[in-house]
Amino acid sequence: MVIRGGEGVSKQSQAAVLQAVKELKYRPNIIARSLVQRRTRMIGVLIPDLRNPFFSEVISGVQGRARELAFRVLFKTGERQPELEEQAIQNLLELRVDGLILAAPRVEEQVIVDAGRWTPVVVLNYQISDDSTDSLSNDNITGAALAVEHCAGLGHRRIALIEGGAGRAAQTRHEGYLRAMRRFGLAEFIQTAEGAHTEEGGRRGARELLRTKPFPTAIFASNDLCAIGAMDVLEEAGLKVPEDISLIGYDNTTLAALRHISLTSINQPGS
Amino acid sequence: MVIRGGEGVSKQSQAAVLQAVKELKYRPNIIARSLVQRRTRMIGVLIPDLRNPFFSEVISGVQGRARELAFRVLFKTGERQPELEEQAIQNLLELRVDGLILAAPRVEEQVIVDAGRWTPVVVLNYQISDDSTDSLSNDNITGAALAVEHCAGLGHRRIALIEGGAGRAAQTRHEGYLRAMRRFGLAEFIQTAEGAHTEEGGRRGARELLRTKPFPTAIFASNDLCAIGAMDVLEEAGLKVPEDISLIGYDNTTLAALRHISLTSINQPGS
DNA sequence: CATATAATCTGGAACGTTCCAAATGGAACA
DNA sequence: TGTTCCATTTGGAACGTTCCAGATTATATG
Repeated sequence: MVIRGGEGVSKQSQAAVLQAVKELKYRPNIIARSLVQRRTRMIGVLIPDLRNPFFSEVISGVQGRARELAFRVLFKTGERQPELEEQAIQNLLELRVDGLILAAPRVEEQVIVDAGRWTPVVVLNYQISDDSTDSLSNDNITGAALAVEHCAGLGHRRIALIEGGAGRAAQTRHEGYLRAMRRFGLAEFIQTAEGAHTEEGGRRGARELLRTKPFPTAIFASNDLCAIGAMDVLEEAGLKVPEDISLIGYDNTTLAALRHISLTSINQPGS
Repeated sequence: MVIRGGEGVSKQSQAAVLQAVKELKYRPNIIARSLVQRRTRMIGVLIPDLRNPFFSEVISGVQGRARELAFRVLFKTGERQPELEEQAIQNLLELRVDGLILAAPRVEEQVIVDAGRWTPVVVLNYQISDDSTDSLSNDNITGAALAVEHCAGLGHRRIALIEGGAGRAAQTRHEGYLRAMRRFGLAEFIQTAEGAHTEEGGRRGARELLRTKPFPTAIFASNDLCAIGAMDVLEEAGLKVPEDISLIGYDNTTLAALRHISLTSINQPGS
């Protein structure tokens, strides 16, 4: 009691306890506390990977807020593999985390719903039909539309998309791109290249686009990492961004913000 | 016993148990297990911050290896503040982590030694005198020397350093720079600018150097983030890297590896 | 001084596991 | 049938806390 606030303890015993704490180098055992309280003050966070700075920012944000609330954050990476992700979720649940944040998960919805029966779950960037779990999404449809609008506003018509792969967010951005292009009357200029939410994915996409004729005048990459990969290939091909071709990313990561890169990007606040 | 391998249990009861597990949706409670076993299979990792991709890589590496060993990783950021770092260490110890990895800590050595009495501690990039804790350092002296050597090899003589601030690694790199400059007979060209291991630190350092005359022909930045900040300022001032001025970083992060940036960097494997 | 009341202290039980000793049940053998 | 031996099962104790009821002590009130 002394250690956690010391209500209802006399000054004397308080001092005695503090003395003993010092002498014995006592340190409370959070594990035992968690067991009896049936809460761990830990929240589990699952992210696809750490290589994408966007997720570093998410973690940073969660970490900071958790610190304020005296919570601990236990995070795991799913490496975009449903199997690993599920394993990580089970692991987190066995640890009895007090809450779960799943960023852009790829597991089956059922796994998430099941997890929701054990602990509160918040899902990021994944529209979940079950209403037992909260979900929080950046509006990728609107975000993608913003990207298209931005390019259209600059006078572009041939606005191509480099896709972001199989992830939920990527799919929605794709959808948003298609809708926006149609809405702006640019349906005939719709052009997409296969890619991924990695630098390499961006390279692949850009190379594919470079082979097409007529060449797009603006490229919307499904995320910043992807955009940077694309930028690379474009510059190698002698095209200057943004003079010769417009390029827009998504997430507005610190990466994009580096002035040396200064990539236009749709902002998605990570924290 | 069934759940963890099932030795010495008859087929019958094994089946019965498995059945019950399924029916009751039983999930072992790792907390209780940890309490009785007095080990948590968790290791704590303390890093300065996540914004520097180098540490993301460290975490990634630790995470991967931990997964193989069926360990969990609990990491905290110290934000380069000794007080926060100490708090984080205490917190990790209260959680009874089975081991502690401290990356570039700034706490007093005594805190680390004390921690070592509770659990094995590995310290990265921090030469610790006490031999109760292991420490693992990139050889910053040699690394810095490599940077100087590289520049000297390109024919540079005015090789300036943008410092990395108060951290241990930064200090050692500084020391290494000074020694190497002397060894190469370039003592008279020693020139350092105040900076930090952040993009902004690099900007500051570069601005300071830009004001000097004669201007250095090569700049060694104490880490990649710093180098990128410097690159920024240099390009803004109309100097092209590497045509007009050489720039070399440290850590060889994915950041530096982005082809669009393609910064020369001293490799420090993060995992 | 006796009593009522408040403040503090003490002693278990509980949390959900692991681990060990002791008990139980068969199977094999004489 | 009784004995021995092995495989399996059962029953606590322990891990280090929290939390509550009941006991004890201090303080206020008449």
